[in-house]
Amino acid sequence: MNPYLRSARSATIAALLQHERLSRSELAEITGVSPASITEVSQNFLQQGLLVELLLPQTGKRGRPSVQLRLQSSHSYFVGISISEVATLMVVTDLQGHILARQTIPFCKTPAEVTAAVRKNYTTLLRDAAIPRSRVRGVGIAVAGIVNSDLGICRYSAALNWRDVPISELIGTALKLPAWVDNDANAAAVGEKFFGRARDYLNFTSIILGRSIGSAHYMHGMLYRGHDGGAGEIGHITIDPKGALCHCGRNGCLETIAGGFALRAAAKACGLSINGMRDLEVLAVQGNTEASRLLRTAGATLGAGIAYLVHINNPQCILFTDMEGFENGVFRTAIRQTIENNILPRFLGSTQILFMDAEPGFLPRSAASIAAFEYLTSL
Amino acid sequence: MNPYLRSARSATIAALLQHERLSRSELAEITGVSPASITEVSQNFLQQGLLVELLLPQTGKRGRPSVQLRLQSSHSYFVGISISEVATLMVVTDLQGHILARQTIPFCKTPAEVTAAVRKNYTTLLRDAAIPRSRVRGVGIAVAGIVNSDLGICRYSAALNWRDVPISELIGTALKLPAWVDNDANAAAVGEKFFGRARDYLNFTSIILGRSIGSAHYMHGMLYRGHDGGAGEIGHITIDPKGALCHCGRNGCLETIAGGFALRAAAKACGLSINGMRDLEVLAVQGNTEASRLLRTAGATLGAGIAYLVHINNPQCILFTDMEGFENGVFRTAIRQTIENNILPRFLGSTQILFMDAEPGFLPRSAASIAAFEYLTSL
DNA sequence: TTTATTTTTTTACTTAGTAAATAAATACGT
DNA sequence: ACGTATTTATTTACTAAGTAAAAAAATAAA
Repeated sequence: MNPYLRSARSATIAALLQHERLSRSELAEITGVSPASITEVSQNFLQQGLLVELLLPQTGKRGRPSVQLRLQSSHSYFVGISISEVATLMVVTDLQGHILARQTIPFCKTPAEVTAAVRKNYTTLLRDAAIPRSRVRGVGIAVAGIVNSDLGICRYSAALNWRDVPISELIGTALKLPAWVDNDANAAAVGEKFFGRARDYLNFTSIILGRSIGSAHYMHGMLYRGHDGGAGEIGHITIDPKGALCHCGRNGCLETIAGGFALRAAAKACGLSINGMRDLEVLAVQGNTEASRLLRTAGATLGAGIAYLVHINNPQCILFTDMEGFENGVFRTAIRQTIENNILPRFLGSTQILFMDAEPGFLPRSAASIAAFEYLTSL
Repeated sequence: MNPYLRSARSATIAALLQHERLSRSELAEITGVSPASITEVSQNFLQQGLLVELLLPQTGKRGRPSVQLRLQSSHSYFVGISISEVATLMVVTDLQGHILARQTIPFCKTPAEVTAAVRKNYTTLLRDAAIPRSRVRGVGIAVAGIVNSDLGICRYSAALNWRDVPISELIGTALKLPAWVDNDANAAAVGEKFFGRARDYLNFTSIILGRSIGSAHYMHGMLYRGHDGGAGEIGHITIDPKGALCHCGRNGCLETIAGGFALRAAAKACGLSINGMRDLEVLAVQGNTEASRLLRTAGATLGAGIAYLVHINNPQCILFTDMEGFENGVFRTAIRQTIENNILPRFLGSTQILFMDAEPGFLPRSAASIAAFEYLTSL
């Protein structure tokens, strides 16, 4: 089990986030906590309204019938905000990560403008979702940039042109809520762990395929930030020292070959007119060799990088989140094949590779999961 | 602090392993444990003889003088065994990782032979070190191969031609000691963390430069084994799919270019007659272009792999252990330069790169540290 | 000598859990 | 229809591991 979720209380919540509905005896079984403690803890949570008992049809089994418990989604709500150079997206979710309302705020230049816009939209958001302010437990913020999450500060964001912005305090004060901030890749990993496809994995890597390429790791069941908060910069491993200039200032970074921004530019340079990556994939299928080459090179390059990662970290799962609309096609196939061709046989069977199409609310929902994580583990 | 060292008892030991001698108030400060607990814990340990009070000259400060505490090295001894295709090395160490006696056992074919030889040499070892059997708390075993450390089994070792050998039970029974086993790279990392240069690091990677290339990570202050126990296989990342055949069955693995075995073979193929890597380095300094090229290519290739690792995991330190006698020269320089030239500026200042010459007892001492870790954290 | 200061210990209490006995609620066999 | 087996949940009595705050100990300086 996750070392951070080792208390009876947290283990109970974690188990119910994973399994939806469980009886007390199942909870004891799963968490390894004694039945006595489960009784005590669940009583407490029932009183708080965080848990509810379900009155299920009898199963026809012998013995005292078990009573199923589940989390009461309406007990707690969380605000999630993702801030990027395109727009600021804002959602409110329930305890289980369901989005109840959303707002899109056009790009704001300054932190103050973002804060003001967020404050204004918060009321609308709550009204749309029909949620009482009192049940909102916190706000999570995902920023495209380098974040010190302990201090709640965005250290640097090229996309937003921010430096040392105490965004967590700004927004926390504005909404009168506890606030946490992280970079978007970390937020995504937390979201997948709590609400998404990675709930069962103790060790996994989440890769975000967007304009750039981000990643984050769960290790020992916890988010691994690295020494400096810099873990997951796989987008900037050097593939070709003489390659194209990356916005990071170096040359030939992985994302200059496989990032959405770079692919778009490369397509344009080839005279291909595309709106999104789907178009490029369609062209490739139609036999356009340029499109095909771009996608295959991108996939093979990324796949090789992931193969390194598999050897180094041996994750149970690599979870790709596709924010660019590649969908299933040349790119994903190239990624998967390159990984499979470049890892030791012992890793072939034990490394899951999953691709997901990101829904529009993905990032802000992930941001909300940070607040959910912090709130729930503090109970 | 290390989550595994969160109890007052373990935190106390950890602090004293790091800082040698500390007063109770300093211990409270460092560990974050209340003075009351420190008193209680240290009393307990003093009774057991694990700690001793030092009567230091007065410092001339005001107030009640503090009493320094330190670990009593002679309280506990550990046996360390490293098993490879060359020889089985055996040491006994004290609580602080000092080697008190050592034995070299010629290569044994079968697990049974190893066990018998180990049993025979154990008595000699204890006599040489003048240690009472009763103070030996356990034995750690480092195996060149794939190990399931939970089960105490060597899953597979090409070098030893072993498959599913319950080596921990065999040796544990033979020596009548609690026994633990791990692969040699993991053992080395544990050794560096407990007894070596990595005591202060929560997140670091240890790279073993030997006949092959192994590595292991500490993350969140604990050894990270990966999903399958396969983390750290950096020696087998594919550098050149058309490269030389690796003993793992694939082509162009990193260690076919930068491993000691491969370098020796390559040198021979170039007509260079060398005894060890030191000779190759000397040839390079003397202007031999072949030697120079081999070492530079090897260093650059390894360095590039490490640069990937830095981006992916952002360790605080990369600790190279040189088992081949390169010492300072072309190889290390190439490694360091390639790393520095291929990582983001933000990592340049925050990633320590250390090279260490492995003394002869390095591996068995590392093995002993596994037993020390297990024993001390169980107190 | 008295007082201030610093370190350590003691006391009384809290928190978070457990094992084992007990109670509750059902199905089954006769 | 009724006792019995069975399974689930709760209660009781206890333990382990810590804490805060008061007290004690041991010194230097006034």
